[in-house]
Amino acid sequence: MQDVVLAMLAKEPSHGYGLHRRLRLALGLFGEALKPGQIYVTLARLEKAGLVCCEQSEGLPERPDRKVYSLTAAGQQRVAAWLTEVSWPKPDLAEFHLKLAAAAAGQLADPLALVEAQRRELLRRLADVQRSAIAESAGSAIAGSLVEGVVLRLQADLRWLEACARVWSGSGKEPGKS
Amino acid sequence: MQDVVLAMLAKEPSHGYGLHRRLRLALGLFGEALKPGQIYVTLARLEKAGLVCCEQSEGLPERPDRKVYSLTAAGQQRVAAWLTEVSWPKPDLAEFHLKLAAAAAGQLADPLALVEAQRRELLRRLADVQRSAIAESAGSAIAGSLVEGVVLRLQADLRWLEACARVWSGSGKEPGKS
DNA sequence: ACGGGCATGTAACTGGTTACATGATTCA
DNA sequence: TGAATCATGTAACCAGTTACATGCCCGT
Repeated sequence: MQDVVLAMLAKEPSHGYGLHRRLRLALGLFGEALKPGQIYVTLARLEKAGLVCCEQSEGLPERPDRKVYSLTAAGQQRVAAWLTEVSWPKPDLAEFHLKLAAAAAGQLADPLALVEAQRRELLRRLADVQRSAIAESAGSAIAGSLVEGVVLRLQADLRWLEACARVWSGSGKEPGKS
Repeated sequence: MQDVVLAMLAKEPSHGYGLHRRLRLALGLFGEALKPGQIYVTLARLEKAGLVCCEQSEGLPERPDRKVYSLTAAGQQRVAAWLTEVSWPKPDLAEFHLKLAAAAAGQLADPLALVEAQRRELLRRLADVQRSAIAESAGSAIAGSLVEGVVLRLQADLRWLEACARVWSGSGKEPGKS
């Protein structure tokens, strides 16, 4: 969540409610549950951590209560770290999805490269699990069942990453429609 | 975590470290990361919530510091609720895996029935997502990519549930080897 | 005038995670 | 004797989540 908010701010500074809108848009169906309050909690914590700073709606005194947040240097560093960080499996697909969106929208990184990196990591994990599954299958079949579930999910994720590569090829440019 | 601990206590009361051992055993490879401290934190919170109670190693004064925990009535109720609760997708497969194991090991419920219930729920979700995906695919392809990932994971979970049904058929009885 | 969306926050709860401290037992 | 394992806990931190309070602006 924190990283996601930071990444959105990296693309373009905005105020809390704006972030809420952008996030819901980026998540489509799955963003509906998102409550605005959460954003402010996150922003406050990020500010306390010195990753973002805000200023009262600069220039126009249109409405006094409108804090525009932007990244500090530390914040930009953290975004960069988040983008390059590879780790799989993720409990939540949305995180990587937003990472791709942020990378493309902000020209911060090449989406295809990110996908490739995650794909490599995922394959590594898959090999790990399958290797150790053999050593374990000597044990109980019930523990083996869990391993099978993990493998199936990893394979599904793998196919998803390939789909991502298709969608984001011709990247950096149009983040847009259809 | 709390529910898992409760379920293990439902099968058989034990002390913290014993739970730790049993949990690691039930999780095989994935239990290695589990730290004993966590168990005690969980137990303390469960006790504060009135779901478990403990007594100093009854009978033998073998070792004075050995608290055996067992369920209260409220605790048993909660375990029953947990077992019948259906919800999918789960971020973590291990939870359902442990639920099956607990149900079978403690004769608390029929594993196959649990699998079937989850399967139905999963299919419902899948239909939901696919239906609303159509309405959404009019929007951006990038949001659609997330939907595709979710669908792929759900299908993987579906196949896993079928595998679970295979493994746990002839249930209630042998939770054991091979 | 009033309801609904915009906009901002705060206080509190929950639960996972860690780091740390303590001490007993066992075995080489 | 000393290391490993058994065994129990506590204090603290972090993050997600909720419920709530506030107030503005706009359309009907």
